[in-house]
Amino acid sequence: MLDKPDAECCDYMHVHDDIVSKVRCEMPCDETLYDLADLFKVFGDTTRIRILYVLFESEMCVCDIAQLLSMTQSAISHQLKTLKQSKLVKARRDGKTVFYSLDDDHVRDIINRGIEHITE
Amino acid sequence: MLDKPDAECCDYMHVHDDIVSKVRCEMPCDETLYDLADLFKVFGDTTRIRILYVLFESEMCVCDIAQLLSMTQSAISHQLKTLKQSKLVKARRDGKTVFYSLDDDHVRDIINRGIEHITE
DNA sequence: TAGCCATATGAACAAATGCTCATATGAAAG
DNA sequence: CTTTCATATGAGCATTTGTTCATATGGCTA
Repeated sequence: MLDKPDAECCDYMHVHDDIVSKVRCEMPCDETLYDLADLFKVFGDTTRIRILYVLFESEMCVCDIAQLLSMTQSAISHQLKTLKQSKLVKARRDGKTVFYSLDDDHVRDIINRGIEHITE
Repeated sequence: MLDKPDAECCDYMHVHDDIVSKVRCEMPCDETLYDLADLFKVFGDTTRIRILYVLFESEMCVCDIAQLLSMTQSAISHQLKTLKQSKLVKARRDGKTVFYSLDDDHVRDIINRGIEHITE
C-alpha cells in the first residue's frame, strides 16, 4: 500500500495539483459565495419570480399583486418581505397602501439572463 | 353593503384596473416562469455555486472538485447531475475520469450579475 | 377614540431538498 | 474474466421552505 496522506474521498492520485491550488487561490471567500447562493435562492421560487415580473411594468400594491397572481394577501406579503430583505424590491407607503417596485436594474438584468439561458 | 364581484383577498376597491390588465397581458406564460424559477433554484445552493465557481478556472474531474470543496464524492456527483440537467455544466469522459466544465457563458454572466448585486 | 382597511407577522404543517450510506455502473489493467 | 478505481444512483433522514390560518400593527376617517 502506498502512503496517501490526503485520502478522504478517492485516493487523489490523479489530482492536478497545479490547477487545484490555482483555483483555490482565485475562489471568493465562503461568505461571498454563501450570500450569492442566498440571492439566487430568492429568484428560485415561482411566486417570487412572478412577483418580480409583475413589478417589471409598474409599482403595485400588495393587494393588486395578490389579485393578479390569484394568491393570498398573506402569502404575497411574506414573499415581499423576502424580496425586500434581498434588496430586490423596495416599498413606498401612501396612506394605508404600500406600493412595491423593483429596487434596481440588477433584477431585470439577472432575470433577462436567465430567460436567455432557458430559451436558447 | 356594496356589491363586490371579485372580492377574494381584500375588496379590491383600490385596484388600478388599467395597470393590472396591462401587466396581465405582458406576463410570460406560466411555464416560462416556472422554468425560470427552476433555473435560479439551481444557482441557489452554496455547494452548486461553489462547484460552478471552481469550474470558472478550468475543467475538472469529480474527485478534484470533491477535494477542493472538502466534500464527499457522492454529494458532488449528485449536484453535478443537477447542474448538467439544467445545462449549466457539461461532461467529457476520458477513460475512467469524467471532466466537467461550464456549458456556456450564460453561467458566468448570471453569476457575475449576482456578484454585482451583493457587492454594490 | 373607535372602527375599518391594507399590510405584516408568528406558528404550524406539508412539501421539497441536500447529504449520507450502501451499492451499482463502466472503463482500464492485469 | 476478474479486479480496481472513478463515477453514478437509489433510499432514508434531517433540514429548509412556502403556504395557510389567526392575529397584530398602523394609518385613515367618522
